[in-house]
Amino acid sequence: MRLSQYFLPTLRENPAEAQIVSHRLMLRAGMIRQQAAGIYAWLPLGYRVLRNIEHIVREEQDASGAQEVLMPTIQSAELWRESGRYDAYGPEMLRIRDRHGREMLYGPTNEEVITTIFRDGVKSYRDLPKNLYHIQWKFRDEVRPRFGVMRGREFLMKDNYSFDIDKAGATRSYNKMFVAYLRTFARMGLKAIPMQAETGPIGGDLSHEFIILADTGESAVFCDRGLVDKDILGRAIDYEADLQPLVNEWTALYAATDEKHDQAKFEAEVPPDRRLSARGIEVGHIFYFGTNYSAPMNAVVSGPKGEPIIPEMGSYGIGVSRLVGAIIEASHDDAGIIWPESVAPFRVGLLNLKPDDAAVSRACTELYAGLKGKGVEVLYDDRDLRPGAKFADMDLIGLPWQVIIGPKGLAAGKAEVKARAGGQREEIPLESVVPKFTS
RNA sequence: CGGGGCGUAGCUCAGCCUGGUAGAGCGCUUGCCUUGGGCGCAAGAGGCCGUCGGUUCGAAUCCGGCCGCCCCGACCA
Repeated sequence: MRLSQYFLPTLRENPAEAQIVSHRLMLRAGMIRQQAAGIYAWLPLGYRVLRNIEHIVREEQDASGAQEVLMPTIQSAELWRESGRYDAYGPEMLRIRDRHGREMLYGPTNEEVITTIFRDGVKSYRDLPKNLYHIQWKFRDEVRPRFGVMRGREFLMKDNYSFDIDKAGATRSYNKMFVAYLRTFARMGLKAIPMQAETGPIGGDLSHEFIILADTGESAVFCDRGLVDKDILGRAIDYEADLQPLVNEWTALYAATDEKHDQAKFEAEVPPDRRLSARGIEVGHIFYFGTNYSAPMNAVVSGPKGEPIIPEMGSYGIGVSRLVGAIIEASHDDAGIIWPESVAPFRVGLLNLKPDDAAVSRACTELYAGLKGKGVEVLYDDRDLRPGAKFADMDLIGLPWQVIIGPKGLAAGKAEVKARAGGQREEIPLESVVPKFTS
């Protein structure tokens, strides 16, 4: 993409409305614009990141055996009366009426819908287990939206729902999601640590929040440093095998949010040099909740002897739009965003420092075509601006690599390649640029 | 929902106390200049001063209602 043609309204100053760094940077980098409190429009750059995140989530869900569906944003009140939650939910739920006066709502979550879909389509224990997910916009009318997309009222979320014949099966489904989540966040360049969460009325230990570490995180977290060093992407995962040992490996070490933190236990279990107290942002939550919805909504299957079985359910969420902000919180510097390659809107930023110079522009055009031809996503800054403005914009939007072409380097047949993370620069021959990003 | 603050140009803000018909910097447009970190000079464009009403000869400015946004707290993916 040529930057001269791209819709990238960057801001030089911090908008007064934005307080935290990810919100400021997303506005300044031209990723989003606020439409109302907690409601945002996604501009091209931001939307590319959102889709990249969505893509990783989808791949890992599919790999784990979950199947994608798409449920509506608008649901009927009747459905929620069936589960008993219509009156229980409170003013967070956006309630609306259609032209016939029927009570509708903009879905804050999807347990009811999925349960009816399951109920209508699955009649036998032989059809279990099932795990269905979707990635859809949700709305919760928060009293006080803030932090940009980190805590908006409208947000994009991946949520899925597992149905199993018994608790053991539900645990297997839970473990699959546990591992899929570890992989999902790791692929985004994040250190996500599973922490025991409140389990509500069901009890037990099958509920974890996935918290990523970021200095500006909203809650304090405490954990064993060993968790941060663990690597999931290097492991071969067989989702058909017993994942319990793997899950145990991650849950054996101490990890707690401030609500559940027990300082005495922390000190007893974790050696001093491994005690990590940091700040974190919740980006995912997995939850086993048994028959809370299947029972009241009469989602029953027949067992081997014809007896009714009420499936054991679990639900699993990832805040997709929140992740965009969360990644920035975890990865930025004074100059701007530093995208991990896996989610970056473009991989390479190509800077033409002197568009007036025919030789420089020719070299840039060739590199641009060469990179694009090899499938490298490249944003080519061909605008007629001073070099300083280009550097500033490029650092702000945080593409992982900058290829800088100016008259000086070009005279020596060199391009300068700068890594946005760390800022290391190297001069390489022009003809090495394309291979560098394709080999 | 309790407490606090703010709505003036695309962005950041001044002006408001002490009413007299609107300003700065950045951004934008044009020209010159410049070309490795938001350069310089010059000339421009751009605002029903959130909205409705009141007071007044006259309201961005004073008074009231409404709307919107932000911050702290409680709450939350």
